[in-house]
Amino acid sequence: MNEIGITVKKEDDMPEWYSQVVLKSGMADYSAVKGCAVIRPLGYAIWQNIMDFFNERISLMGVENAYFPMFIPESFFHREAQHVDGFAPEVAWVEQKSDTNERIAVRPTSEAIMYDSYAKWIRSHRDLPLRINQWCNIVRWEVSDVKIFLRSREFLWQEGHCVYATEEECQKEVLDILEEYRRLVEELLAIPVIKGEKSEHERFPGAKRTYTIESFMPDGKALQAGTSHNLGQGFAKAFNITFQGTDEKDHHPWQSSWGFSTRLLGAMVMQHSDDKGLVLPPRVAPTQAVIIPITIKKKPELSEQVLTKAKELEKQLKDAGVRVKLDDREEYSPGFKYSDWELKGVPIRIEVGPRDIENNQCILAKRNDGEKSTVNLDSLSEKVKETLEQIHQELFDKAKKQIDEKTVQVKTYDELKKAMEERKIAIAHHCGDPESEDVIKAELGGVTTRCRPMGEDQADEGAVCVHTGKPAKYKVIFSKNY
RNA sequence: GGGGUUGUGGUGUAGCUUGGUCUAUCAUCUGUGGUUUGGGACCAUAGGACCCCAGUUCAAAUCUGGGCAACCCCA
Repeated sequence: MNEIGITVKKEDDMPEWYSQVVLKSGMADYSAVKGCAVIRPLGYAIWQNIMDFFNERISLMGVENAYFPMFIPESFFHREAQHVDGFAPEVAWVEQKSDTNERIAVRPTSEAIMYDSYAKWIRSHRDLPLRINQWCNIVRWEVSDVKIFLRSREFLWQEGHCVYATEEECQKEVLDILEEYRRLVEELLAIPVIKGEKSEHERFPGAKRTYTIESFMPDGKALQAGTSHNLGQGFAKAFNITFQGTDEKDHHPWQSSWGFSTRLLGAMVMQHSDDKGLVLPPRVAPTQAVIIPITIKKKPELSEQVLTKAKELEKQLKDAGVRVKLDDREEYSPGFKYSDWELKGVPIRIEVGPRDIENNQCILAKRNDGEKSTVNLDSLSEKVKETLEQIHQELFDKAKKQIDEKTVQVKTYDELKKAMEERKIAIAHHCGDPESEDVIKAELGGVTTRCRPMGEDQADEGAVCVHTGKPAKYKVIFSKNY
């Protein structure tokens, strides 16, 4: 086995396979600081495509981008009690004294620093709603088990922080954002998700309600792809945010916050990639198609003809809006290039050689399933665009099928235990007690309630809790998680 | 937080048990020259490594202790 490609199989050793795909495809690399990775141009280009897509969506909702400092005075954290408890263990502190003799935190999330400003900016109901998003880096000093993209000490994310006059408006947009997250992850990254509400136990520290989109990886573990929180009025009270209403009285507004991170890149890799390397969903792929010219040195005039044709096709595809690349490197054989681009995950490969030109055709190969077809050059652009959409759908359908096959309904604790040992996703009734969730987590090795699936979270009539046997309140999804 | 495994050129490795021509193996890689090119081409030639610190010893890649790092399992 050579060392350029992936040397383990996805199903044999997923952790090793994952890091090989991420490193060898050129998405990311380790750095000198534990838990902090370098996002290389390929990985960053994907992130940029995600940012572009999402920026367009939220600007339609009236959300504006801004930037707040990465340093937060310690006292700000203490204003909201649950918030400080929730994040304290993983905050990185700057021990050097600030001008006010106070320790300074590197942001693990920005509620504290942003809401201090919000308190200054919001005076009247006319200032609401206030909708701000920021793209930034975040530091959470994880102690163990760091993994590129999935759990790192520094990561990139977006965090939206909105303020509303009424609860109804706030709750509505919390759910609107959740829908935007579903759209982003399913329609851009081809990863199927389940929308749900987190239990009290799994809520964001300080939030009134937390909603999530959960994805499920091929090994049966859940991965939280994005969360949208209804913060209620707790932060407004803690940070002294008030507005004068039309009734000429002061009120505390309602707030939301919502975020997703570069973890999505990790989810994308795990969901779709294979033993040959990265498989990129076409809509985020920085390069959607690569053209490999087949040249023959002995016949320079023929090679020249092939290269000319290849350049022509490149332009044609570019004009049609396809992100295309021509690989005219002379020092590598076509076979090497095939493998190289497969490792890098490019969705479509186009081969053009002398025989093809004679017949006004080319070979089109799909990265996701290796399927090759012969395409007439006159209809190439159309065919490529069509195939990109087809690949997106195939990736999504395949992932969806995997999830459906792994999902089981369980009624007893033994069934739940067995399902978790088999790395399944279990749907069961639960009483909703936080203590019960703690016991399950301890007894079943990290198993948590992922969420109450939206629209179908109410317990059946007379159903009992899978764990405590008490009357059930909710239907919940259980699984191990990343 | 607990346990285990592993650190050798850019990358993957052999050597470590039993210390000694190790002046460190092989492949890939990088540079140069030439022949090649429809699934990771070949020849010639050059380049490049024992994680760090201390100890044992006539002698350490190899043994001991500590540190650092990576990976895996469990909480």
